[in-house]
Amino acid sequence: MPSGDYDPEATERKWQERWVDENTYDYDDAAVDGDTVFSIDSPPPTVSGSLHWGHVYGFTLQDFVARFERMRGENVFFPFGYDDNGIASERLTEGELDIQHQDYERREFQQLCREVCAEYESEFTEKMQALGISIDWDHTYRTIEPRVQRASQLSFIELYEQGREYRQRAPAIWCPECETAISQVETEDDEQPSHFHDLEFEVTDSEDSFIISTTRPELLPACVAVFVHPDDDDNQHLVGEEATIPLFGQSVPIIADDRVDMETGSGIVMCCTFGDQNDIEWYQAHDLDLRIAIDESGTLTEEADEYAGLDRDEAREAIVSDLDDAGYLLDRRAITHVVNVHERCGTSVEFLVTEQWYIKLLDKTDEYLEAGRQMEWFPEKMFTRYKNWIEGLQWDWSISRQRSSGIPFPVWYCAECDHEVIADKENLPVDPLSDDPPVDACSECGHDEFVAEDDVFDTWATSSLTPLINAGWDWDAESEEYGMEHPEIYPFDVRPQGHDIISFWLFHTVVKCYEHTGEVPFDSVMINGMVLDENRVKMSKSLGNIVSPDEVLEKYPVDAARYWAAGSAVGDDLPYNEKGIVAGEKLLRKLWNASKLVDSLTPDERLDQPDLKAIDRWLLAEMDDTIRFVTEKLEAREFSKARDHLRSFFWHTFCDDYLEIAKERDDESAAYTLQTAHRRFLKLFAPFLAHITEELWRELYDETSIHNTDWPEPLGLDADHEAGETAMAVVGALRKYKSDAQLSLNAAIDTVEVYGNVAGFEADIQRVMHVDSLTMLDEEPEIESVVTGIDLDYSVVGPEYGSQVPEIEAGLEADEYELGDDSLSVAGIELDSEMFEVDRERRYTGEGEMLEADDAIVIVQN
RNA sequence: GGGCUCGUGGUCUAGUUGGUUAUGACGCGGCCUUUACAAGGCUGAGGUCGGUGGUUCGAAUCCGCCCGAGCCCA
Repeated sequence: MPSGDYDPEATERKWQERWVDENTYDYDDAAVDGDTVFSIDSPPPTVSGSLHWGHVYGFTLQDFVARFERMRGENVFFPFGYDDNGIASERLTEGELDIQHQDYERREFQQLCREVCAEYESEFTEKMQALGISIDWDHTYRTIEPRVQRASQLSFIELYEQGREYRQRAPAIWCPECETAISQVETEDDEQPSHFHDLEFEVTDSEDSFIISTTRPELLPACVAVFVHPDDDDNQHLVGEEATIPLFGQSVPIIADDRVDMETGSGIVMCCTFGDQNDIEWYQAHDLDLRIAIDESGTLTEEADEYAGLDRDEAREAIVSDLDDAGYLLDRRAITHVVNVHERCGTSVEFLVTEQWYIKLLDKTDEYLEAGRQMEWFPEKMFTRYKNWIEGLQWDWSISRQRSSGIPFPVWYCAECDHEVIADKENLPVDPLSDDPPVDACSECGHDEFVAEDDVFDTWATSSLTPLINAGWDWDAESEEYGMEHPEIYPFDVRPQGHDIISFWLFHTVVKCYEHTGEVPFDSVMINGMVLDENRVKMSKSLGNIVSPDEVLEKYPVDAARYWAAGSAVGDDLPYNEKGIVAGEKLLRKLWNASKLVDSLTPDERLDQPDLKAIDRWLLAEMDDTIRFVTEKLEAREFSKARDHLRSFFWHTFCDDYLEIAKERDDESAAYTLQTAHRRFLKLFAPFLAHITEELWRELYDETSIHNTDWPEPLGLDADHEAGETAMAVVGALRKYKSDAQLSLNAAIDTVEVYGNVAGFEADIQRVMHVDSLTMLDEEPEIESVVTGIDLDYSVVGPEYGSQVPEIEAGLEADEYELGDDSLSVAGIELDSEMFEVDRERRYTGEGEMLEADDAIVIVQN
């Protein structure tokens, strides 16, 4: 029996442990029918440290859905994945063990990663369980585990066999210090001192010359074009000519392009392969030559003639000095500018042409867009981001990464003819660095030596397979077909995720799964916003505004935080708000206390439905409306609307109105209604307040978990809603009367007369307000009414009279109107009764005091 | 710089198709010990809807521009 104050700390921990021990959220592995399975595919969180608010918020929203669908009879598949196959985990390992990945053999380093990650994973597990998320902990995966490596390599092979992958030499961002390609997200801006060099370029076969300012004269040997802005009138005459590069002598075209920054230097710019991102764009847009002057280690190549072999800094000094001697250097001045550096070592990056694997995207963007359209989006507006992303795609997807930790490409190349040798599907996963290729000799040239591909997949190439990993997608060597261990969960019912990863994670997942199965992997996508700080600014270390979930959850119940998380429109950003959590805590207290009262007013055994009194029918019928509303809003993932309506109905209608009356009664009808309503409230609150509802349910009603009970259906009782509303308004008016008269609420009132429809509620009003004598009036009491104004119904008057409305308003304002029986004459216009309402002040002229309660009139004599 | 989103009383929010006095909660003031809850109940004050210009009889709601915030992309 609930007694005393609610103790969330002990209660929440108890249920979190029991839910795990009792496998409360087990997916029924014997399930075969996709229609009764509700499957969730969450993007696995990166294993790189601690839990943040984004996790709490995102997973809590998913949990609302999981619990709601489970109670509606769905067999819920809610797995959990740990993403430990990323650069983040690699760094975590290096940091924890104070090592460098280059110093280890790949499998060795990966083993260390797994050991370090295991600790963080178990910490993550504990925290997720401490949030009460209803995950089935028997269904988990790690993105680096062999099963996932196998799926990733299978995916590569199938797409390769479909002809959707190709290998090409293309520019990549390169760190000359670490000697690896890196992704753009691994670079950062750094402000560094440098020099602008004004160099004189000669126009080929002409006396003409012009000036280019550059910070990187060492790139002159790589120069392949010179660009002028189309609006640059002063230099327009150069377009179409060729320029001769100082010292190196090659002739390059002079081209007009609006990507030139006219404000910097002379407004004329050289394009080198490659100095920056712009050079890459120009190289591709204008089909320019490729001149590689800097190699993997930042050393100049043969293209640089006599400077070959110098590193880029030495080369710069040497070239500048020679330019000066030859008279090409007109000026040299110190500046500071922002350069792209590798975030880890601070070395400025180069753009290098390397062999990379690509997945084709551009040829099928229409299909991928249509796939996105087939999913239901919560909220709908987020589809636009997906759409814009696809429509703006300009590159295929490069999936090669030159890193130590990651899933290897299952590929070898013939040492003689470079022919690609792909691993056998049944042998996956393989690591070409330590495993042998599946053939003894090249099928093309017969050569018997092979070079292992030492690149690994982009982590998104794996992360984009989570639906297939969850469904147990694999290749069956016997039937020679791809299949799934759990086909009933695919496509997934919902993909929950933040709006920050729509363009790459969601998009790549749709593409991959669509290509592998021919089906869109998700029926719906539920997008959550970002958690901001209390001032709506994002939390970041540099701003020092981070609030950790750990410290908050030490102070407040998890259910209170869940209540806060439910306070947002899906897709909107949510500010962290301690007051919102406090409000949740208050609701828990209210629910606990009301439950104690209900318990004291009802017998232990479940009652059969007796003949119900009017007020009981009314409460249960009102509750039906709430059930319909909450169900509808949860279906639409409008959590805050469901939460707020439910809270308001529970607090005000049930506790303030109904319970106050019911606690004065002692009859079967009241007891049945209290029990029924209370059971239903617990169920309706269960998806939100998972712990306290479980505690109350098991204490009061049943041995088994509330989370595995059925979601309530409307009872469909007939009730006089209007009389109930009016009766509650009468009680409210009498409370206000007592409050105004500074009477205590249980003070007696001599006589109350009511004019209005409160049929069936008379005894309830009388009892709860301690009225000695309550009588109903058949006729309106002696009332004098004074017209105080006319209210127009603009939705009727507006369309009808349009621009005449101001005249009508002016007439009413000036009291220049005539009121008929059901018409109004003003400004020469006759208005029908449905176009206006007369505002009256009613004055009671009899004995006692008149109160107005909605449509009812209440006369009090005391 | 581009795309998308958000901006409502001190704080967090409701306000689908434009219609009169803009919803609720937290906080604040006043009153009230009622058979759970004073961390409760009743009640009151507080906003003209980021700014600005427009469309309209009428705009928080539609359109333009500007400002601030968030995400992604450059």
